[in-house]
Amino acid sequence: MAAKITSLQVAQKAGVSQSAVSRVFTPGASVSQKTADKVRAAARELGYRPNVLARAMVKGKSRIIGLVVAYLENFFYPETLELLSNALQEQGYHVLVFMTKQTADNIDDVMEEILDYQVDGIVMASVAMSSDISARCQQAGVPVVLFNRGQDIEGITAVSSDNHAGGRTVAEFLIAGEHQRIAYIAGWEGASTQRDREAGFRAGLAAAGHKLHAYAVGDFNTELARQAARDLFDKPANLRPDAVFVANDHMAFAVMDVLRFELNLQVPEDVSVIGYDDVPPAAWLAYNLTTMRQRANLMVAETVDALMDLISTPDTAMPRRVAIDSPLVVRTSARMPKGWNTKGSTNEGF
Amino acid sequence: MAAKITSLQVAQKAGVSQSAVSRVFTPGASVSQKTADKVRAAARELGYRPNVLARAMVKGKSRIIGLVVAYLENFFYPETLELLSNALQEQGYHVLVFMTKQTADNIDDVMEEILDYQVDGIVMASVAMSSDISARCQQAGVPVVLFNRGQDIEGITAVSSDNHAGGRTVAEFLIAGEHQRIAYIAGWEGASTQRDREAGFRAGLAAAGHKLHAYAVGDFNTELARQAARDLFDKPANLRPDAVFVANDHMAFAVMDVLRFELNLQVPEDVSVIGYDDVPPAAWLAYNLTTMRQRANLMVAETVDALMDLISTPDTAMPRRVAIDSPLVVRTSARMPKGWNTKGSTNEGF
DNA sequence: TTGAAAGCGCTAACAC
DNA sequence: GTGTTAGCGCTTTCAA
Repeated sequence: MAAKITSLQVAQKAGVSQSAVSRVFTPGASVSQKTADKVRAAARELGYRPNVLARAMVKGKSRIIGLVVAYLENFFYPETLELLSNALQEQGYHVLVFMTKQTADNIDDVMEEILDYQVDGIVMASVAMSSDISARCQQAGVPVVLFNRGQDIEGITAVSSDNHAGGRTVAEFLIAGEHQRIAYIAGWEGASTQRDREAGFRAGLAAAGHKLHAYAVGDFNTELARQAARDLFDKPANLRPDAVFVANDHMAFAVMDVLRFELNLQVPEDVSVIGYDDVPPAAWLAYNLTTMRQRANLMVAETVDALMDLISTPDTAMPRRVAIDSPLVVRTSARMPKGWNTKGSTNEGF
Repeated sequence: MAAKITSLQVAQKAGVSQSAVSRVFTPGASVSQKTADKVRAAARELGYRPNVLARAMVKGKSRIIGLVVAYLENFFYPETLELLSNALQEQGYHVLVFMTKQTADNIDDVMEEILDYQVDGIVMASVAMSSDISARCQQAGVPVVLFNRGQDIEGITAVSSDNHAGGRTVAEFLIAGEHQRIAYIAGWEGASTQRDREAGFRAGLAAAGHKLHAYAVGDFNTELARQAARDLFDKPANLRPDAVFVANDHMAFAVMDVLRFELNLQVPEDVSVIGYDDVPPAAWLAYNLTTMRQRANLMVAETVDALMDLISTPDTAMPRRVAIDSPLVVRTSARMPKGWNTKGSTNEGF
């Protein structure tokens, strides 16, 4: 193992000062062409590259973004992570991953750890934020953006889908499909996404003079979702729902499995199923799930944009509350309303 | 935004020297209880925490592990990432993510970037390694472990499943199931996993006096896998395969969709399908895929163990070549051999 | 344009 | 056990 090459060694080899070397590797510093050439030659020969950490120390900027994420089982998050990491890489940043459980003190610990790394910003995905933590980051001068979670804390930037409108659209679609007994399987109550989807859904039903026929909680957990499906559907045909909106796709797949393979129900003939997210398996034909798409690409773009804004102009950047439009992706898991115009909905594509 | 708190400020507040503060936060340093108490009190009051980057500078250890990964669409990788990140967190390390495309020069660039961060180690998942890169890391003194890829480069640590044995097991299972026309849909030829699975599979067939009835390449890509399935199966019943081993689950789902929904074939009555990985959707009942499990938990444990070994004793640690045993998970996508004893296979669980 | 010098926040000898 | 001192590898004044 050879020792690490420092700028000083390059300087000596090139016959210049150490600070000259630094300038050559500092975009926009003033160096003569001649010096630059000499230095680059020496650097190449030695295999020198500037030490990012040392640079971070003196500049007070690490070019690291901390990402806090609770679970990757829901395929929406891997997708997000890939998009986010790529987008950030393009801006010269990198993602340091912190996994956490949802419990509050765990998150507190994780936040402290994150701050220890002097990250330039934090993205919290699928994780709630207390005002304590928010204050802590504020105090440390580290901008935070919430991804796929809304929050009522003042001054915090949050990027999510328009879950309320999304829930409402589902209600409209189901009603247009002439469903009579409409059910809802909820996600985890701690999540704003769950609350907004449900509220929008209920509002949509109410607006058409309908009300929820049945309700169960799945907590964004497949096993609980499965149980919820049994509770709701293991009944005589005239009592059981003829449609169910499941708060995310991850649960919806489990629900469809129970419906078809445990209860011998046809989807959508016996019951229509609608999910939320449009994760990749939703398009797999064995499910072919009608669902609300979360436009991860746009959500990530907004997140990165907000972050860059907050980082470059911490004093003037305004906190944003972004709600990306969420289109309905019509597939075959829900009965198609007669003459449903595809306003705001889509079969595929963006 | 308050300024960042330094150890010096804590020292002043506590009325001790700056190095005393440092000692308090250095496990195993010698400090009196009294000093420690004073310092901790002051630190808490000020909200002080040591700057990890500064510590990294002087110690030459960043406690950051770089993870290079090409894609997260194959659900095997998110699972890995979650496991890896958790395991590393327990050891006081964190994962810095670098996404890359498979192309060689891209990887070169990514490696340089990684090295710039002074990572203590690198995990390359689903990414091949050239001997150039290997040499570069060696020179920089940064240990690398290959995850889910073998490699013939000398002295490099690689952790994967026993893909050869796995492929062989699939052949045995299919033959025991009295299949006559056995096909294979290959993954990307650049991947050792693909090559080993195929070699093992062919060896297993040969050992029983069988040979491959048909072959197509899916490159670990769903669209190509779909096309491969059409090429192989869109023929009269007596010509088409009655079983297919697909090089990973990700492709196997796409293949099953084509079989069932485009070609109207029954699985497993008309054709048995076997995958590799045992990603979560393999257990979803709509697929219920018989597959070889990659024991991600064990693979990750080995990876972390090897890494810690390499980091703590760089001079004496031996490169490892680990091949984790890969059990067959019998579900319903392949015809069950009569009297198949479950030696080495499993229905669920570990 | 360039070099010398002063730190960034911390750890690790080294004396006391 | 504790303070003093010398860096870790870099960027950034400041003079020249």
